[in-house]
Amino acid sequence: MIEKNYQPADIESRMSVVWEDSLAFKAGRPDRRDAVPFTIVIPPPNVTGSLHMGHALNNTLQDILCRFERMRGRDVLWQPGTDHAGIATQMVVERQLMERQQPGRREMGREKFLERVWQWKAESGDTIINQLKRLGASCDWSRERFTMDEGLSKAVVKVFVELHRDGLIYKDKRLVNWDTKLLTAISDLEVQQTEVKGHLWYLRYPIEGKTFSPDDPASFIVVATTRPETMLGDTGVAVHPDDERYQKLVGKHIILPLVGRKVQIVADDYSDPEKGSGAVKVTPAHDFNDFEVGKRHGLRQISVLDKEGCLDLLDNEDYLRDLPEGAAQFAEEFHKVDRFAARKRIVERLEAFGFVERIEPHTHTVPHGDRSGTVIEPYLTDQWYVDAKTLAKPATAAVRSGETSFVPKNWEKTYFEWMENIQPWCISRQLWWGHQIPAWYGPDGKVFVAETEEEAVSHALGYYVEQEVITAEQGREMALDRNKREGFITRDEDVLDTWFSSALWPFSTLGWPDATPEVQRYYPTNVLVTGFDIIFFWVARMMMMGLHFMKEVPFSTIYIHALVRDEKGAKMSKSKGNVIDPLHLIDEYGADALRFTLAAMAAQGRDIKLATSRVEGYRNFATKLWNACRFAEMNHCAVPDGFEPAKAKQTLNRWIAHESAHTTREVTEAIEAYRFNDAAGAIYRFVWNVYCDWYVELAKPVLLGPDGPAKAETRAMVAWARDEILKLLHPFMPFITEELWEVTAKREELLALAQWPLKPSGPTPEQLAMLAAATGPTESLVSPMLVMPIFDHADFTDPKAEAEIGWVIDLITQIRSVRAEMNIAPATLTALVLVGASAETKERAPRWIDVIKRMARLSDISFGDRAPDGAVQLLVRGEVAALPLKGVIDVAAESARLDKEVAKADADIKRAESKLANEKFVANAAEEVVEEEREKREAALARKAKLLEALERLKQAS
RNA sequence: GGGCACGUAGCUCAGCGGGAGAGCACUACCUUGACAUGGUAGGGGUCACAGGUUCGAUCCCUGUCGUGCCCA
Repeated sequence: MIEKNYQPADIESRMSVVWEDSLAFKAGRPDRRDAVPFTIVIPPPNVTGSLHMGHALNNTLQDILCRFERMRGRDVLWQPGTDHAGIATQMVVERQLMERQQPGRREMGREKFLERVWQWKAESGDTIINQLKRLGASCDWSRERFTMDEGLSKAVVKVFVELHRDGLIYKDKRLVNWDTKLLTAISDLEVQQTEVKGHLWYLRYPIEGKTFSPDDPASFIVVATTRPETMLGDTGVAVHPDDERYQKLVGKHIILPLVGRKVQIVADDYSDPEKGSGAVKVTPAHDFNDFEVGKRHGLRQISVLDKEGCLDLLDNEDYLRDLPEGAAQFAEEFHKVDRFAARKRIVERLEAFGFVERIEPHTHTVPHGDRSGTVIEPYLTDQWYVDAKTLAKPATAAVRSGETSFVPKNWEKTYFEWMENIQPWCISRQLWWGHQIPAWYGPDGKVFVAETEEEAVSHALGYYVEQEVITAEQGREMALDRNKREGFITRDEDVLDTWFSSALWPFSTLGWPDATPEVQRYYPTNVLVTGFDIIFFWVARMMMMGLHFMKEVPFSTIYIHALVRDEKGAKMSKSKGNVIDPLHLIDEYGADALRFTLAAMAAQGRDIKLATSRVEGYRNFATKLWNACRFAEMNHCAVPDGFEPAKAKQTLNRWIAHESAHTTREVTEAIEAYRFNDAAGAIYRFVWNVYCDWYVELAKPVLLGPDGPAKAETRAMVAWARDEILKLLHPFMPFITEELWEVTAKREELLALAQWPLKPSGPTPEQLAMLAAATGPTESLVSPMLVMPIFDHADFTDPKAEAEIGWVIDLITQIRSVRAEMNIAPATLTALVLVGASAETKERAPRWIDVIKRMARLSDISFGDRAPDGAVQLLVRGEVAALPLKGVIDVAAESARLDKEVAKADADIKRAESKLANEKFVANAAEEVVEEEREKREAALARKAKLLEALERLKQAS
């Protein structure tokens, strides 16, 4: 029994339990052992996170695909899990400690702190998972993974060790993006370039051997800079080799103001003669470009900042080397001054001595940390790098060859561009929460990379014995006794970038490096569904790692979906306060309504501007479906055993089967092509505008009439079409459809596992080829007949039924329209005369009298040779239908109405004739287009003739 | 500076080489036996602008203006 009112919350909580208890989403179900697998790995949400609109969209689309393929009989694995999210999680826990006024992480120590993070993960890691369940995500929850699980950690270590062994991971001292707040290096991708209004300072650098005077341009060279405080680390001044102004100065030196360091003037292309003064200061230790210039000219690298971004001058040997007397005093004065304070004070000092020529306002881009928001400092440190350039080559080739393709295609260009200009990937982070790097250092700093400490120790001892640093005897003792080697080798403190472990996600979650059956069966995965914002962070790196370690692409299709924005198109952000919480929408309208909205708006290549009014609209859609099912129930509609819709006798029933098959095709093909909006649109129209608006209405007289074969068949068909709807709609609205499936009939299985509306009759060769291409060669072992039944649409196609119902619909619609136009009250029933009806109409009409009377509010239907006097005359599919309304209608108004119709027909005739009169059109246009024009002209001419006759009669009568 | 999108009804968006569509909003009417979270009918658009290709352009090309995003 269907409840009177649709209450999403009740249904959703109940259905979640039903699915969970029945293990409906479990991969590798025994009954699907021979089915083709379909695999999607979830983009793992941050373990600390909570569901936002992006997740809702992302997971709705994945769920549509998974439910669709599951209903098509495939063995679906939707692999769920969460990401440890290094920096983000560490920040959350640290903030929590601060708020509770508990000891900070440094006070706690690494071990205690990590315990604390694990505790936090245990407490709150389920939040996001439960929220995904509320959305209806049909993941195999029994296989949930976490990037810091034992198994996944094992994969991480193995990958690190192997890449290191192959020279694809290495340690290097170079400039990194340093976050002075989080005190860690970050990768290029975690840096956000933001436009900032700053200044350009023009500084005078005195030329060596000349007496500096601000009034004597020959005594100095002017350099322009946006970061005057870094001048303390200057080790060069660069001018363009072709810049005539400075040619004489190349090779000479300047004396760095305030510092006194002797600095060479070099010629380098990097200096742009058009910009600033044409001369630039070179600070190799604090600027990426300067680093390169410095390398080319052998300039020293002097770091003048510490990890926190304060000047670091005292005891800084690099800084103090070769400085004149008195430099120490300056160093003492500025030591540990924050970089921004230092900027101000150094400029003041320079100004005091006449070293500042001028200051211009200047807008430029400044790097900021995406997590901390602080200004990123290029900083010279030792870090671990992945040779991304080498790994990128096969990853690029795989997309070029089409082994993996992006949907929509235009993202491939973005991917190529980045891959072709890829920089070494800095993977070490000075954090605690994450995978600790499996590298150990000997007493002389030599690195030993190994999967375990024992292995590293044995390598190290072997090495140092060989180097005669220790004796063989000492080596043996140290190997046997932990205490004896205490402090001999120490592990690298750093952890890996979070994205390092997520790069392995498509195979680490399946059990790799162990040779599990899951790796065998579910890799490579079929499709990755994600947002464009992580193409570089994640997609590209999965491609690299997947190809390197598995020798196969991790997925054959990458579906890139849009960003969800607010109604006005602004990015949702907490600071803007325009965040729409998907959970609130679920509470208010139901998960099904939210899901349907997102699917309906997920047009390829376009962002989603979400308006709650849309969600409300689709909630109404769910209600509509609910009530339609109630109607079917009230009328005792059920599908009898052995019912064959193709054998239906009633025109109306044949028609709905025809329409239903058409919709099945539309929905299926749209999902296959990732056109989620088209699929949603097709099922929406079918449910509301076909099934509810017409089929149910047209069926009412039969259902309410006397029992008999027609009524029995109609009852069966109402229920059959309802079931088709429930199936087609299930991927989009799983909760309400599963509920209605359950309550409307006794079912052998869950809707989630029911057969998608397809009639098995064998795939076409074309479809077989597509299947083989999409799923890879391994599956050719499986009978395609078994796994991919293809619907033969011809079974239900019935143009005759379509024409007949089309006529009924047209007739009713036109009568309604003219009644509204004439302001005839709904309570007033009118008669209808079918004038000069054809044999076909005479044959058809009796079948529809009840329906037409009811829906068009008629008192009576009759046939006649001519329209009664003073009747409104409608032209329905070439024949006149007259409503005798003498005395009710205004003859002048009716005549005007007909004139308007004639004018329309005239316009159509004119348009068609002008085209047909154009020789070039007839010569060049496709034959069917020309033919179509001819038909249009004929139809319009016939319509006009009938309308003129109608007008004539009207005149005669009045 | 380089790249990618996008400007279609009041709003949010589909569509696309052969007569402009949806949802919401709006107007009028209707509590008809599934549904007022509903029904019926209706109003509303030089498809940003200017050129070009074509028998034919909202659609393809070029440019302009405007908006957004990514990369330097």
